Amino acid sequence: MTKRPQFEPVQPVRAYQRIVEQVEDALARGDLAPGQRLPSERELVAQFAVSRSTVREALRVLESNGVVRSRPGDPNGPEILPYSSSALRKQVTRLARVDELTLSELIGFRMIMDGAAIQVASRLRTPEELDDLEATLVAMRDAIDVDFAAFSEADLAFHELIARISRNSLIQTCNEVVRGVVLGLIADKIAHAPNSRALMLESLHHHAEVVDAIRAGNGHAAARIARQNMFDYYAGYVPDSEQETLRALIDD
Amino acid sequence: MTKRPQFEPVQPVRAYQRIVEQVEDALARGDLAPGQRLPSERELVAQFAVSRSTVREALRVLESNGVVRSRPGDPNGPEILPYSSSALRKQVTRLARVDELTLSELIGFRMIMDGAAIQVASRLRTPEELDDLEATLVAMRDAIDVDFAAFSEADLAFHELIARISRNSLIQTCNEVVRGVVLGLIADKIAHAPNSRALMLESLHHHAEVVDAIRAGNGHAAARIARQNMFDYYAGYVPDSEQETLRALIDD
DNA sequence: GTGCGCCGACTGGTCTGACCAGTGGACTAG
DNA sequence: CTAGTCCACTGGTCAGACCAGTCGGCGCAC
Repeated sequence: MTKRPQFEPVQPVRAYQRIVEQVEDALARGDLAPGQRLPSERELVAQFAVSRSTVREALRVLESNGVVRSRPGDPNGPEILPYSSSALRKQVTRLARVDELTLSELIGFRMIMDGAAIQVASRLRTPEELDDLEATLVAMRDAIDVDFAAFSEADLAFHELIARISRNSLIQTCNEVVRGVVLGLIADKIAHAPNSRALMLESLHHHAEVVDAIRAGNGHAAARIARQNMFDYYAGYVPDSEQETLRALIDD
Repeated sequence: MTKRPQFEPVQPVRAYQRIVEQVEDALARGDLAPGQRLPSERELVAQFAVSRSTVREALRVLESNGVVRSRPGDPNGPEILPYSSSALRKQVTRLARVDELTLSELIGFRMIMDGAAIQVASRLRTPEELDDLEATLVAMRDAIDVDFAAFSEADLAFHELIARISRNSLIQTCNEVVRGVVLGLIADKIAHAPNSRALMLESLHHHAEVVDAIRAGNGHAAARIARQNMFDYYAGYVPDSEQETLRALIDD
């Protein structure tokens, strides 16, 4: 990454986008609060001095962002949805904008979330879930002989199961999302690495160790192995300067 | 949770929403792939047999979901954006719909993230940042004499600082976001609790312990205290049946 | 032949004005 | 006081128009 001047593509700002920003800003400032109502569309037309089409396009964006909801015929106007959304959504969208996050931040996040999920799972898992977990290991073993995509798929199933056992859908969702982003960034490199097969085998081995530790009820060890595994698996793609932060996450 | 028949509120399906679904389905099926182009708006008008306003409202939703992007004048039509799209977006949206999350999931998430941030921070913190941290403690002490809102503000500053020291903006973001949601759900109850002042003092005390542990470089202890503190602070608002999950998070 | 500039057929962004099926509050008849 | 009606208003959708931008190709000058 050289530091030569990097120019952003110039793009026009649309009217509906400026409306969205104004509403979201008002919400962030507290001028507008959940439970309140937005003026009716025709009122907004007057206030923003644009056409109703433009107002409605802005409302569609806000609606899809979980900020407001419209109901036909409701004289009170569009409803501003309970807290949740606006702030949360904005941040989460930023989450999806990968270019603002470094790879090490994403991987660190996964180490934390996955480790924690495994730790909780080792306490809460039922015997049946333990069986499921071991079945997933077998599937991973088989997938290695197919290709990296198949292995990746099986690995996803493993982590989904872990997150589900941890009884926290927020962990589950975050894990899935961030995992997808990380893989999108480096899956190609792993798949085409000369030692790709060795990497997969090693990963499988570590996963088996994790399951063993879970079976033994040793959540601490299970989480540690999982973090170490993730570090080994991904750290090579992170600049040296950022590896220290990740290393600090492995142990406790 | 009784199992009596539960009816969903019936709501009209909008035309633009059906267009969004059709496009996302096509994407999920693979009939449409990133890098491809959507037909022009006027073409879509013909295909979907709706007006251009409707097509455009659908495009705004898709655009805000990161599925497509339009560029004025581009004869190729709206662009289907790389990767990110459908699957990722769907997950992210689910994350934003807080009402599907239980309080214990949110609090558990915070215990994990905050604990991890503190652990990393205790390794990476500079002497200056340690000073900042202690300054925040003083601010929290002063805020107790004002009101709960002030205390909450100071507490936020503390956790923001921790997250910043941990050098992971993803942790920072998630912490802020989920903290806001949790507070939105129960801030009132805490503020009006009869022992509100005692709660704040106790919380302050634990924060000071955390800082001590960070100063000593004992990340493990710091994180443990922080998780315990958060459990004590919030667990009372969580149903008994879900407290076990949280308790499993405290230790390791 | 090659390069350049112009042009025109398109695009998306915005506007206007209209119609419809709903909603909910005011008003009225009992 | 209630039950029913009514009406002003809402959001959803439509048709048609204009504008500024984009891009590919045509033709001109060299």
